[in-house]
Amino acid sequence: MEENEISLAVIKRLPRYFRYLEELIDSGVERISSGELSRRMNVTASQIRQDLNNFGGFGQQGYGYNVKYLHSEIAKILGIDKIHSIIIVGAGNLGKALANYANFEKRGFVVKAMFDTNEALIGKECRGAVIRPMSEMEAFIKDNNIEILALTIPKGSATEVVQTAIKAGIKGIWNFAHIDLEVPDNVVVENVHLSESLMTLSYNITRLH
Amino acid sequence: MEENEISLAVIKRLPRYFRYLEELIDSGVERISSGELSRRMNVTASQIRQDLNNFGGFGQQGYGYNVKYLHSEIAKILGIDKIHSIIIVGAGNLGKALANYANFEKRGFVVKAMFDTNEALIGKECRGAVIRPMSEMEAFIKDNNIEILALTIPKGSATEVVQTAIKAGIKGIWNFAHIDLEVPDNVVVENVHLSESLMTLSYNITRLH
DNA sequence: TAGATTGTTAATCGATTAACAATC
DNA sequence: TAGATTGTTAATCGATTAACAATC
Repeated sequence: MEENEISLAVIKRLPRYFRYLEELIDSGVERISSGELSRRMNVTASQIRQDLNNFGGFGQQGYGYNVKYLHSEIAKILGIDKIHSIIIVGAGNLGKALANYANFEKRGFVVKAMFDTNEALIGKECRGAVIRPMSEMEAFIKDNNIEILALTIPKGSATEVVQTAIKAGIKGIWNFAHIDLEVPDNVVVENVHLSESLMTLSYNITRLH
Repeated sequence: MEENEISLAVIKRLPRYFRYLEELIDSGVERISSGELSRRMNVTASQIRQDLNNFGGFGQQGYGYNVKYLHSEIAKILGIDKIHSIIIVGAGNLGKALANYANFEKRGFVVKAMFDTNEALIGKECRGAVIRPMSEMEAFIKDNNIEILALTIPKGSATEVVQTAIKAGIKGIWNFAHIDLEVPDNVVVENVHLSESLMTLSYNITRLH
């Protein structure tokens, strides 16, 4: 609700804190200081305290942070204390991989349906999510209050699908297509450009060797 | 070869320049100024010129940049003017999606084999890459001069696989496992943490709505 | 030559780190 | 109370933007 004053750099670090806190919970650690966490995560203690204090004071002087409490607070900040409904557009290999990704459901991301243009795939199921024809997408988003669209189709048809989804009220797009999507201010795009990631790896290998 | 003085921020932007230049080539544009490119890409012209000048002067005063030349120079910088051999460890949905990803081959990334612990998968093929037992991985890396290991297995077994691959001389790891890998200085890790990406999306949706 | 646009230096802005008073 | 550690302000560092001289 409040204006977005918190930098992207901070937000991108939150999931990593979350992951480490989860591991701490699993290994039975009850409290942790920013100093100890900084050693484990290879970041400065200062950064951890600064990052967390963007959202409030979750620690206690002389004690540190309660692991379970901090974990649940970060979950709230990230919005993963709530259920999010997803549709996957593109039932190719990547779309199927996402649909079958058990971990997402654990985090409250539920795949409600998949969509594809390939007639041969219509009606098949992927971990409980039925593959439907593209023509049904717009109504499905409206009727089922879908928040997130995972886009795993080639860039050629991406723009049109996105326009339709926006009209239907989608809130966020998880974009795997190799294209920069143009969306209005009230729609969020998170890009996963795999080929760009691989190029970065290639660069680093090349420089180092 | 030279010391790594160029910031990660710059490097992460190179593939995006590359993508835009490719589109310009496809649409027959021969030259472009930093100003025009900045309008298309939604970044400042200053940043484009600063970024490129980290690697040399590719432009010409009063003219701008030759699109094809700049494209090929960035390819060289990224190291994608050379062939890179990859193995994929983990022949699950995500591993298969990567193997079937035609675009990679276009960029010179060739999948030489896949590896999995599941006996039932051994011997099957995925776009020309045979699925082999994990026990053969170490020798395969050595014998075939494999540079890159794409890691798509659960985090539990990731550390052991990575140790073995490093022993065999792997240069880079494209890591899809939810774990921070510890590697020596001469090995590069590029992380793709899908669940963290999805959490960032969740955060942004939550803040905006 | 005049106009355009780069390469590069200087100025600004933002993010990270250091320091320490507050306080459990 | 003494020790530990946070929350927060100040200092530093790095990245982005602006400006402009060089030059095609």
